[in-house]
Amino acid sequence: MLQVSVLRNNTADTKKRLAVKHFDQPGLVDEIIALDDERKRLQAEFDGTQAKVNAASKEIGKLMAQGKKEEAELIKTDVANWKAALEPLKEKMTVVEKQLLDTLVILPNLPSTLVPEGRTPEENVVVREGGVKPVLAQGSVPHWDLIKQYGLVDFETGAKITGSGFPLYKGKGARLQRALVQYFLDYNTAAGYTEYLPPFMVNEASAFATGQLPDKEGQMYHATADNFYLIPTAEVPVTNIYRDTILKMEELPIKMTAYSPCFRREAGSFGKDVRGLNRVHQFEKVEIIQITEPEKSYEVLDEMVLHVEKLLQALQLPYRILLLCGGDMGFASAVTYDFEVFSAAQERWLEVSSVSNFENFQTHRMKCRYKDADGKMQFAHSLNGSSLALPRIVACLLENNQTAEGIVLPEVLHRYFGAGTI
RNA sequence: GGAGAGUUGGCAGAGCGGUCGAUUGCGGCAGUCUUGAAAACUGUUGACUGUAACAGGUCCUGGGGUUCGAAUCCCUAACUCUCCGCCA
Repeated sequence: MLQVSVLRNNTADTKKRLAVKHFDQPGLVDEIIALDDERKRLQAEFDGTQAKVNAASKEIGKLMAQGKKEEAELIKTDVANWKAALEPLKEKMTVVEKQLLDTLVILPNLPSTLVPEGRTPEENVVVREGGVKPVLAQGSVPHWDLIKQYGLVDFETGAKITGSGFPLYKGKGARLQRALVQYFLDYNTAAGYTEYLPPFMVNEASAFATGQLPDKEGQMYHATADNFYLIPTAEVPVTNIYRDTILKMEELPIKMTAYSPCFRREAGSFGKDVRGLNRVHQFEKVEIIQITEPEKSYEVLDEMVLHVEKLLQALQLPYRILLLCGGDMGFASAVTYDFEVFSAAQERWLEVSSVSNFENFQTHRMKCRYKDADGKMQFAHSLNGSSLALPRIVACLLENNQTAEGIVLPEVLHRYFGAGTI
């Protein structure tokens, strides 16, 4: 959530930056400022009257103590009148405040100056590529065939149990999931991230704080009887650890990592986009999250990008890093780097990680602050990224490493998987 | 699922319906002392809103209510703890 003070002090610039994100209601900025003016006016009026009531109540207390009951009664009539005036004011304030918040919440985060212009994924900028695209032997097949051939995932039974898009991993397929999760977590904790295992459902306040609500209501599974949401990413519960907190400077940066299943409704696409493991409703992911001082968040962003990049290198997968253009970025993000790996049999890039700096957009919603060197309260910055989302990594590992003798796993996974090949 | 107890400032922990935004301790900050540090002593130390600056307003888990006046009384929700039951 953006701060009204920012809109007020940099109105023109704010609109310019919203335009980079292709936000099509720049008029809302002026609307918000006007609502805030109205809010202040009402508040001042309300406070003035309330002050009179408070003073009179104290006076009554004194008079009662002195036994001057009649004089006290006289003042009570005044108080009654003021209080009557207070009620409609309070009602107006509630309406204006709600309207202000409802409008403010519609504004996406402002893109950082790093963000390139553009509307579609094609306009994202390739920052760099790494790894080597393998040359597959004749007769190589996509992962959905390999999965069947080696009996790793049973989509049909998953669909019977739940519905399509809920994979049932089995045997070595299940073991590979466990191996990857464990390897990723070990890699992250070795880099100083503290491991968490969070709840997989969150309440409304948490979903609001990280920006899933109200923006992405329909994309989450909703357990209505208890009003809980199944998490679309560990980012939601883990970032919310620091909701409503005041941090000490020496506690920063906070580095956290967590494994969780991720649940996404994602209605819409069909065809080869969703074939096999390309897109599913439930998948495994390991996430990294940092909370930092504002001055250091971009340094940390680079550090996180490098961290994920090294992980892909260790897995020996061909990858590229994209800097997302304004139109393709998420609602809450100020800058986002996407990581894609090359799926050799499908001959296409698959997104496996997304590393973002949210600046204070989430922390403002969450009220996560810290005291800076001068003892001033400031909103911290939050960042997160996947390290990594499993299904597409698995798809690439299978496709890129298929041989006549089986699927050859990268060195780093051997001890986790308990074997070098599938 | 049943019964009881609790929720106060960064933490611990007081608090008669009216000078309580809240005693006190710890922690933090500043100072005295010291070559420096520790200890000791002294002072200081909540957040939000608002103002040019004062002033003013709000906040004692959330939401209602009683009252001229609520941290304090009543109702309600959430959470925590203890005991019982059930259970991987």
